[in-house]
Amino acid sequence: MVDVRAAPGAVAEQDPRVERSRRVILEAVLDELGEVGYGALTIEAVAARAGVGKSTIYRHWPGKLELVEDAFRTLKAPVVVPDQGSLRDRVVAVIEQVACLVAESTYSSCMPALIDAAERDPKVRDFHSRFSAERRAVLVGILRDAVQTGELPATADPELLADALVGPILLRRLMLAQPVGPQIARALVDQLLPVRGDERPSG
Amino acid sequence: MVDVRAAPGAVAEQDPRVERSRRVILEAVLDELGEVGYGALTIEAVAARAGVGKSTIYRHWPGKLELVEDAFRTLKAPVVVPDQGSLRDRVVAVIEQVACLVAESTYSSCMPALIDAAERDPKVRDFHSRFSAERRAVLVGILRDAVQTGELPATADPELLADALVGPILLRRLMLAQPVGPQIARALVDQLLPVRGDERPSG
DNA sequence: TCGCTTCGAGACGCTTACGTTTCAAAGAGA
DNA sequence: TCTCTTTGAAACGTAAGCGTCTCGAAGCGA
Repeated sequence: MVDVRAAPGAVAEQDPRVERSRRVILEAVLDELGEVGYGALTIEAVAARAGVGKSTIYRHWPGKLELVEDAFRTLKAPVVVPDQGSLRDRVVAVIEQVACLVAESTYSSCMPALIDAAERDPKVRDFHSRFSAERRAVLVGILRDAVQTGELPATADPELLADALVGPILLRRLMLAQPVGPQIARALVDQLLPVRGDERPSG
Repeated sequence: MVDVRAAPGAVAEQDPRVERSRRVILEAVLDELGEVGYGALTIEAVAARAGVGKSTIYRHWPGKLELVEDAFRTLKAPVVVPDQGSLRDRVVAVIEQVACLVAESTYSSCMPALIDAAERDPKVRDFHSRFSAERRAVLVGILRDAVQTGELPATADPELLADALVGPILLRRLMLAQPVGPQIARALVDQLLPVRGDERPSG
């Protein structure tokens, strides 16, 4: 047993075998979630897919819920904001990233399972809404700044506008089973972003 | 609470016991789907909830998938378009109905299960996208007419605009776990619908 | 009333997954 | 090298759900 008290604040030195086990197991969980969803996920299937013994899983997690929570926590969906360019260009860049993420990524394939799990368990719901809000905040921030600088009219509601820019992507992915590509970003911005005279879309 | 369940189909000359069994079973399936989702749904639980023998279920459906498909098919989510009023008023009315539906209804509570099931099975996916498209078509129709009559500018894309009006409602319901009320309808319309001079929102 | 159908209940053998336990092998680290 | 930890595999008893079957009760309609 590693003495955890030895180095307060620092991450305790870990046996590399533990880290390796964690990694392959959590990867297997995400794969499994994408394939069978949350309700049908079993520990045995995860163990088989990860190529580890069941006991290794039960050594590190008390049960399915905690395992899935941990797996979701490893999901990353970073959105980078270009620090220069017009308002329009920056928004397009962000929406393009979101579209690509929703179109194809580990996150994308887990999205239905995540939505389903969030509906059943408060802890997953909490994680999921925070996770989504992170990405939303980036876009809201850009739009809010634009209102302050006058690039957008004062009547613009940054949050509603952000949701209107991203919502259609989710709608098409989750409800209409339509493919979404990055090209939707420009279409959305052209259609929804209020323009101020000289800022009209170039083509 | 919007009643979203179908009226009994009134199929001709059947033993009323059969019809009654179908009804209570399919209702139980929808309840069960709302509670545990698709992956964790079991025939035994459905039978118990419906107060019916397992054998009665297996008499009428070959398995879980067909049972769930049939249950989904009983979902109704009608959207009524007021035949008069301004473009703005008609769109607000439709969005309000969508918001209420998404906020609370049998459909709403089954939505995560539906999304999850659609991801796993092509038949459910097909049903779900058609089902969603029906509602979308209503809104697209209104907007398309408005473009033709000149109430909306020719640059307006009816499909994208419809998705932008409805998308935020889904986004908040499914990703952000935020409550959505009918008042979002007017906010969305005011924010997104291009206005032509005298059609400015009244307040 | 009476024959026919559908019903609920529950037993059935079977399969899958649960969560625990044991144990020998292999890796880590000193 | 040598000790300690972690591992994968497998067996364990238990529980739940599968899909099938039988049977007596009850509802149906003529």
